[in-house]
Amino acid sequence: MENGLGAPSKLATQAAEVCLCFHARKASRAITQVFDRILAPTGLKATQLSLLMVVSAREPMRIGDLADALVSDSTTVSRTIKPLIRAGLIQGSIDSEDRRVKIINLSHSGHATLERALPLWQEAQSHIAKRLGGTIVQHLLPALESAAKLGSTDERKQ
Amino acid sequence: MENGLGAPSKLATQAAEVCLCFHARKASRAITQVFDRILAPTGLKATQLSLLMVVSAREPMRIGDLADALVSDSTTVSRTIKPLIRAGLIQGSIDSEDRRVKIINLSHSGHATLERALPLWQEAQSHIAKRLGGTIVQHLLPALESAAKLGSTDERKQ
DNA sequence: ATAATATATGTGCATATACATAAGGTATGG
DNA sequence: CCATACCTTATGTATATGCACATATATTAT
Repeated sequence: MENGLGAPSKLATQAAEVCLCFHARKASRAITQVFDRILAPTGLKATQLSLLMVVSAREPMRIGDLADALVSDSTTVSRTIKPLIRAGLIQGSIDSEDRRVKIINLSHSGHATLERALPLWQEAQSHIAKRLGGTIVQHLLPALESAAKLGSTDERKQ
Repeated sequence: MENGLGAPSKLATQAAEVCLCFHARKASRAITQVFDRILAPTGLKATQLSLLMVVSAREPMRIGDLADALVSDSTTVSRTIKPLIRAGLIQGSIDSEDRRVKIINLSHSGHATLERALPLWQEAQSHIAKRLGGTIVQHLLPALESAAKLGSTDERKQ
């Protein structure tokens, strides 16, 4: 009653249909694919452009600040900035006040690359907004923002 | 006017605030973190449970079917099932009709593990639904479903 | 029947993600 | 002053993700 023949678990089937994690990840993959395709001429991936945008808005930042802003682990940020540092778009320097801290800034080149990428970002954003329709987008953005807060409000460490 | 001193690009700052890709990925990370934490006792990650749920609902499947269902690349699926095959939860066999095709099924153990994980899945799902509130969830799920369709409807191959 | 073409999956490479843990630096109590 | 606890970032390991390309198989055109 399990393999090939029997009916699939009804609960499992329903779970797949409403799972918030599954749907969030699927949607996130689809949206990222569109952004990556449109951003390809810039040499940036969608994830990297997001990083540049956040740093640009809030520099100077620490690794930990960035991790909080991205709802990501600081070990992840420590690595995801590496390709951008290697590419000369981001520079990291040790804080002279507290030498544990690495201070993150955009370089000249980083600012320039960001500005050059923004028109294509706008194109991707509009492309998706048009396909989804204004109503869905207006519901989606605030809902995503609420969901992103789950990490911080949640009893993460307990 | 760019580094450390000057004001950040206003457009870049606004872009970060409304970027659908950034917010989708951030929300997806936050939700995945909650699921992963609650699912930890099962030994499954949220991504892996999703995979089991989809296969359970639609087995037997091909790699390509799975990729379509997940809005993922087939090369990605080809790899993401490997830990599950190694763990004995999924089995893949070559289709005798068309030997290019690999047929994916859940094993006994895969079905059992899935059933054992569903209560914790339910707990994670309810946990998040409660925190978000019914209104947001009711808007979020259909919006995510629309967004997931971007990949397929889009002029992906153009 | 054989060559050209199309399709399904796998590999090489690069990035993204997170947990456990280590390494280095700071702060603090004795 | 030093031992210890704490904080910040990096590393080891494992999985997730996708593009370019390779491989194997099937289909189609000549």
